[in-house]
Amino acid sequence: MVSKDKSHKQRERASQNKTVTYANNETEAAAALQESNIETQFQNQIQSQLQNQLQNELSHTFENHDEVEGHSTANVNILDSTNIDDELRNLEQLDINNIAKSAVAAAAVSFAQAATAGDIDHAIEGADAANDVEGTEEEEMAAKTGDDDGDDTGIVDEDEVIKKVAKEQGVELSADAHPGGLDEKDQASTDFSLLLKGLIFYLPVFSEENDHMKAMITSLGGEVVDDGNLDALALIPSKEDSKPDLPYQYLYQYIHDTFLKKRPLDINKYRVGKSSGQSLKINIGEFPIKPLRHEKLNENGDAIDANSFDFVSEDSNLLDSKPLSKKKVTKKTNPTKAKKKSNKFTKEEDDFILDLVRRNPHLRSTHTFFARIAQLKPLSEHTGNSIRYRYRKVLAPNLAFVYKIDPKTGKPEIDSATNQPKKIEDIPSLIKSQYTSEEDYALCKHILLYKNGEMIISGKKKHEVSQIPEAVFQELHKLNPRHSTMSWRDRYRKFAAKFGLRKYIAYYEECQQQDIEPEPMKNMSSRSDRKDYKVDVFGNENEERPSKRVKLEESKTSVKATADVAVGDGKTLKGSDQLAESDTAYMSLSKSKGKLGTEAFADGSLSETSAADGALEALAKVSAEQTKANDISSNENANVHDDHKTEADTEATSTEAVHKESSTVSSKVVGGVSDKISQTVESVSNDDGANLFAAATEDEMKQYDIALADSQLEESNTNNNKKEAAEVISEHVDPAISESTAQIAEEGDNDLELVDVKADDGLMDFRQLIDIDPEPLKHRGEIDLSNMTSNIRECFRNFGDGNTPYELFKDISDQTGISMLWLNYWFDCSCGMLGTFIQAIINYLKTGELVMNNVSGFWTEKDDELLKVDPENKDLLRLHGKDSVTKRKAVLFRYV
DNA sequence: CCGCACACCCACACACCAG
DNA sequence: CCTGGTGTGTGGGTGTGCG
Repeated sequence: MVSKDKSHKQRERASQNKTVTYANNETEAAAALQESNIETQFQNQIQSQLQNQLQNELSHTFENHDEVEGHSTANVNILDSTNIDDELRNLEQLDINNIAKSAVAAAAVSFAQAATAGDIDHAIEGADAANDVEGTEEEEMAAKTGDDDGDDTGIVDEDEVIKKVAKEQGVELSADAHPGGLDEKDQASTDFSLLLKGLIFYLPVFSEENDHMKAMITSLGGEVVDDGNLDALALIPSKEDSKPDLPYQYLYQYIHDTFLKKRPLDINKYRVGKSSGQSLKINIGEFPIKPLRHEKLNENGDAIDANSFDFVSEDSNLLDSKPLSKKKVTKKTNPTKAKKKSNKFTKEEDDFILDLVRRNPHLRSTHTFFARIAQLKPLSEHTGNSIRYRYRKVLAPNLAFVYKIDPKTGKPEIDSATNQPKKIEDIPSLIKSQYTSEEDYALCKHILLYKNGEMIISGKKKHEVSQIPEAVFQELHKLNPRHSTMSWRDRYRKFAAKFGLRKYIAYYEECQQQDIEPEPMKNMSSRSDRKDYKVDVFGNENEERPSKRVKLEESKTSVKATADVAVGDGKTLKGSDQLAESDTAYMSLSKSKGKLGTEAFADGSLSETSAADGALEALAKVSAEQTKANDISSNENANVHDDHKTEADTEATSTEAVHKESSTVSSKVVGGVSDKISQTVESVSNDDGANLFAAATEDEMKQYDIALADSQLEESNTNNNKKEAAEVISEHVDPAISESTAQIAEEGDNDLELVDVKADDGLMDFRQLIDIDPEPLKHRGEIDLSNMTSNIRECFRNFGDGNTPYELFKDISDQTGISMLWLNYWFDCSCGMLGTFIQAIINYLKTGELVMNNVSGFWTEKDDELLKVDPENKDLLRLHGKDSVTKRKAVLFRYV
């Protein structure tokens, strides 16, 4: 259907029929365009995939120059693959060649811009044709619009065309004004009229200078087109105007200088910007089918009909403007046309799509490709989306083979014997490769290896220590060229580092042991961490986007706010900790749902801490609170809390109580299920994959919950009065609880800066720490304890969505001056339990003790040693509880 | 009322760039 | 140079309206 945007646009603009007819002229057009270029970065990207990260854009960038002239050499092989962009550009070029050359440069430009041209032949007829077309078509056709990105090509109607012409003429008159812009400006120029010969430019940026520029270019023998086709060099007034969505751009100065110096200059000296992946080269070749309903167009080249089905102006957007990104690129049939009854794909269309896909196998998943081919006449009745869907759902299974693409030319290779394209059944890779679990594992291993080997003690500053040189990623790339160096780096930055190297390794190995298919890291997306996705700590949901897939989570979030408050209010004393943790939890929760799932998963099954896990711990409490609150009455949160306290906790701190409670809740809910880890893993594995770690559906959530809860169950059963708590809470539990189970936090190296002092078991090394940083706080004796304590609590409270533990540490550190390393250390020792963590901080402030001895939940080095030697040590069990011991063991034993 | 065509979504692979 | 912040559009979907 017609995209609203577009039809609207169309109406607003006068008609500019920048369309191209493919119908009967396909062969010619294809032939003419045969020599297409590989110039964009996008192309390079693809190419590098195809050729093992072959070369960079530079080597290709100017191929097009040659090719510009090589058009005529195009062969007419059936397989002539051609490039949509080229084709467009070529057509325009034809226009220009035939019109602009006739000394009416301005008119030519206008013509090209407004350019209609049902088909090439007609287009070539010149300015008259242009006028004709406009006169006839535009109104009644509400034809396609031209560029709409503000460049000067957006001419639309006849009047404007005229204006434009006049304007250009005017400009010519003023050309002298330009430095060096003597008088040669115009066509009369002779000597240097070849300086820019063969070069095609376009001016994507609107500037008053444009007209002048065009005149100069023309006078120098160059050509100006209005569209950023591949062969056209983008000219921009200044560096500041550089458009990120364009391939290389060149400064106006190049023209000025050429004009001035009257000798060929190296245009590269004027190059700015980077190539971007916008102009994608698509091999289309000769159409295998005829457009079913546009026969007449073929016959008479009638521009009116042609308009609807040829490339439409969006094409130019695709090429040279950003608007594309926001607007749907979908191609639409003319809105003014009567709606056709059925738009089902015909066999021919299907074949055509398949053929195109075979010519461009690596593009078969992209939106852009389909958007572009939707502009081809045979498919013009469908949107890119639709074609894409059609391909993916229906046609893809039939894609038994694709054409072999010559990596050099990017085009199908022709079998000289048969004059047919060479087929291969090996479907090539896509442009981007998804990371597999193996790759993630390799990455983690690799980085860890590096860390273990390279860094260490020494007096290095922490931030230095944590750096991973690019060479490390280069190596990875060498080992596995499926991903570029930068991609590996990014994967590390955004996933592995966040998730935790050891954690992932452990997970992976665990899966292997259990003979389960491990999943790659997921849902660590920075997006969910971004400020704009943030939900503030006080529960005011802001613009977090209501996504259908988030429904579940969303509803929970709002409830949570209530629970949160309740928690804060209900607690006393230790309640401050509690409060902080509630906030944290809330923050956590409001994060991308998937993230919670992820960490819950990781933690639950592997018992290793991750930074965010601390928050999860708190979340657990909130969830529990919330659940309870829901069960009872939504406006009696306070009461609920009281209930909790009374029943669930007596001995433990409120924090623990709640914690316990949530575990219990989970346990209860879980009932008889009993596998834990494997169970967890399974439930995960059963997931459909895409949103594996995300809370995709309620069912999945539940499944998830159960598994997690179950693992929690075992861990918590030594701990206190779980029975009572369980009874209290019993009944139903909503999926939110699942997150509660995520709390198990232990030890993670997700913090880049802090990881480095961690020993092989993933824990901070106490002695090393003392070496590096003997005193967590320089002037501990001089502090205002209560003030600082409240500052710290404030930090916890402000620990909002999108924050990493690192940020929490940082915040605390900024507020108090306490060493980040030590904060991290205490966090480790606390197994990620925020309550214990805070306790440790405050304990240090009060007493100066670096560790808390004999405090439940706080693992000293001695404890760790003891545990290593005697995993069943009774004292430890008594002190920390089975839950904590289990988790600690996991940290100590599993992660080396 | 079902299936298809089309719209829309979103995590993230990969990249660019400023500090 | 690194490196973290961030843009972009792919890749793999899901939602929805209409015939």
